[in-house]
Amino acid sequence: MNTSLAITNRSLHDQVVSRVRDLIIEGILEPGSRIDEASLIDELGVSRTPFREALRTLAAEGLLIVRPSKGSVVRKLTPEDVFAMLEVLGHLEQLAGELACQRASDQEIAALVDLHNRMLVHYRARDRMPYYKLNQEFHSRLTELSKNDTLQEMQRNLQARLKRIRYIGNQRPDSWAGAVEDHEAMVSALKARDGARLGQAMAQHIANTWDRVKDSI
Amino acid sequence: MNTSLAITNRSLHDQVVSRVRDLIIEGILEPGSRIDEASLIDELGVSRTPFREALRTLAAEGLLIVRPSKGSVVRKLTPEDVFAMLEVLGHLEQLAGELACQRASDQEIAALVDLHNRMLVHYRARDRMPYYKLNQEFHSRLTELSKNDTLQEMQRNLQARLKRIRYIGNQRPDSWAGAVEDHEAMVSALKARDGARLGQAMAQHIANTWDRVKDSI
DNA sequence: GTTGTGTATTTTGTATACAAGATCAAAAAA
DNA sequence: TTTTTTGATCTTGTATACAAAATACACAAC
Repeated sequence: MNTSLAITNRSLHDQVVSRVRDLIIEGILEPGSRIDEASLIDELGVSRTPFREALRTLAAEGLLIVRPSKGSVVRKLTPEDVFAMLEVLGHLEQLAGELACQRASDQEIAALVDLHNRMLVHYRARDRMPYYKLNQEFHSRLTELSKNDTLQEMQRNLQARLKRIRYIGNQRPDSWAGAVEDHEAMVSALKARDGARLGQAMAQHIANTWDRVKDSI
Repeated sequence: MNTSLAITNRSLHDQVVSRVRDLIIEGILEPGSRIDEASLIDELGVSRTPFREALRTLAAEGLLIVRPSKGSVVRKLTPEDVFAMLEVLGHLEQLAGELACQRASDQEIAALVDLHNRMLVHYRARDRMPYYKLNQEFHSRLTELSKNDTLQEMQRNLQARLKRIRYIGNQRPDSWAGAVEDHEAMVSALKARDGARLGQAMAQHIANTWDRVKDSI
């Protein structure tokens, strides 16, 4: 757990990766659009080498596609892609829920319940953005409680790829209410350490997510 | 299904990636050892730029780790790492099995059964290497039948990371017999299109894999 | 008006050069 | 003898230059 005494000696590569990743997730670089190396390099103030290495990393993460000799494009997700990702993410989070019930400490669970309560406050105030951010964190933290690094890595990766779409999908108020209900069920199962029920609830939540987002892709 | 009319215009990058990936999987580059850029570049006959880009790709795949300013090392898997990966892989293949039963055509299933029968021939002849190769193919092909690209991608990735270890793990004859039994159960469930049973069988198979390999890490 | 061809321009792919950081070893001090 | 320091050497990180491929466009032929 290295907390941040760490000197911010992040390599240029890492900085470029997370910067460009954010540009993609936030939609500033639009899906399907070609990446203009020259102008981005210029804007970021780095040279081509670290930039291109960053592109390779992001390509491996599935956020963009490098077409040899034809430049890189921001990956555009088809409805089939999104469905496939949610299908996998649902099962991964189901597993995470089951494992969390076995492996998490009481404090860790309490912390997550607390996070959930803070989400409720934002929901009642209809503060979309802070709710959304806590929601991401909720899923990440719950996955952490599985104590399985590989699971975390894959969950994080899928979450990143889907981030845009899920944000768009939560625009309609009724679907937001549904998501909150799902979370209630999850927290209830987690408190009871009922792994099977939590797993089911998480899988169901992701399945519902598909219904919420499918029309906005 | 684009069969190979495709011009083999693979980029240098791709070639280097798969070459180095193989070197790692085959253990020629030993786990934990540092990667000597200069000599590898020399051996492969490429310049540093495509080589370093390849390192980034492989790092994102989890096969090696780049430590800023300290060079890259081949990732060394701890028993915990392997357990975590198998835990995830097991659940992914369980999902793959369930989906395959819903989505695969009769021909596709027949082809897989045929593959299984060829594996049995190698098993009876105790031809380890061809058996092992068909085994990898069996798992990949079954995952393909799920018709879920993301699932395939992640299964492929985990399979690559674990390739070495699984090969080592199948050294002992009794564990080999066990693996064959697992496969029998899987094929039987697949023939019956019993998704739940196939899923269970695949999860069980991976769980058994842990028992087979855990002492050789 | 459409299609084809050749050239100019842009963009990417690869190589190399230089700077900065890390490693290692030898010598000096404790 | 052990530890520390310093500098020499090797390795990596970044920038830039050149080559090769793809794209765009103008002009000619049908």
